[in-house]
Amino acid sequence: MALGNGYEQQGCFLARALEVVGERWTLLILRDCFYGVRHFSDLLAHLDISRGVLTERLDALVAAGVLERRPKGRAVEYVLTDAGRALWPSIYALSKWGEQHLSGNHPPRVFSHADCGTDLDDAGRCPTCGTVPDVAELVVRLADGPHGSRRSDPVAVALSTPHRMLTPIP
Amino acid sequence: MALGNGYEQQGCFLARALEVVGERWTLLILRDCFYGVRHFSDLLAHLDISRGVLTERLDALVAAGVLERRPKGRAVEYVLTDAGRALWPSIYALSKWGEQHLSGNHPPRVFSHADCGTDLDDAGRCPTCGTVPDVAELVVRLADGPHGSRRSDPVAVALSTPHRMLTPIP
DNA sequence: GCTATGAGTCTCATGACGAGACTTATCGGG
DNA sequence: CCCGATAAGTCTCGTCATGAGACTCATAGC
Repeated sequence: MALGNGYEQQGCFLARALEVVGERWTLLILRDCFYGVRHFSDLLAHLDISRGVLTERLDALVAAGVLERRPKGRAVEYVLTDAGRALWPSIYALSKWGEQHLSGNHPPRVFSHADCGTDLDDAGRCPTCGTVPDVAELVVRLADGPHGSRRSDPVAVALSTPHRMLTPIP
Repeated sequence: MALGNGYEQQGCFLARALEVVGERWTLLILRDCFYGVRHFSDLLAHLDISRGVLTERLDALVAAGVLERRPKGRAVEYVLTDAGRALWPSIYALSKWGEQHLSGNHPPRVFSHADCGTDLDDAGRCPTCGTVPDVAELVVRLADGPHGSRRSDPVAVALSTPHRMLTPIP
């Protein structure tokens, strides 16, 4: 946060959180990590983001302990840490807000509890089980409805059918 | 979102939401609105933000239906709409994440249910009543603990003692 | 060994932001 | 009524952030 004025004078943990996840693209990167995306090139293709910015954002998330960087030969995998996973409620809440208060020419993504198949409620609870399932126990699918322009990158293709959250996308 | 590359190609409501609230300072502005801040000059002083950026952000939030602009003589009040209020769970979740996973030299803010005085749990529920109270039914206070540098702007002063959410700050 | 691939690094032009000065309209007191 | 103070902006210019695209380096597989 190098611009002339940062959030340091804000004595509040929302500001602390935004210092980590508030930069352009960061929450969308994390969204993809929740879907199981692990590779730089997949993020690049799915987000249509510049290489320099993606590198910076990933480095910052690793430095903040939100993602872990795991070299695998020439490839690198970026995986959510426990702290990273704990961001799910925030991402879910924002997505839900967007669905309910904004419009888009694309169907929403629906998250269901893998064990019982019930769709989550607005607060991320399974109404059948009465619990808030961990993100690893969710399946995401596209709701029925008119589709906008279809993306053809590997991530979009993998997510066009129901997909277990956090499961690596090949 | 005028930079060369925006979120339009992201067919997802997280992206739609971030188009509205994802810009620098926006969520902190909304945080203050939840505290009851309504005046440009109070936001300016509390956020230490440039006048031009604050104007732009407020205009964008009004255009998006998150805030309502109410002229009152020479003053203007910016008030959360219902859609704006619906952002509380997102802001609360992010703040909680910040508290639990990051460090700061300031105490966290604690939110309690005004009716029964119980502090909310991590999901924003009142454990005593078993419900998720509306933000208007919460009282915010500073937790005990060492204070960083104290701000002296009117908002910080008003929030140094327990304060009902959404209540106008004079 | 060679080619392809993955993850970056780098440059330059455009846009975002901050700092501070200035403007306009309203309010309240003398 | 006039004047000074105040609130909410508007504007300028220098610094930082981002995007687009080219290039580099290391690894993998044939």
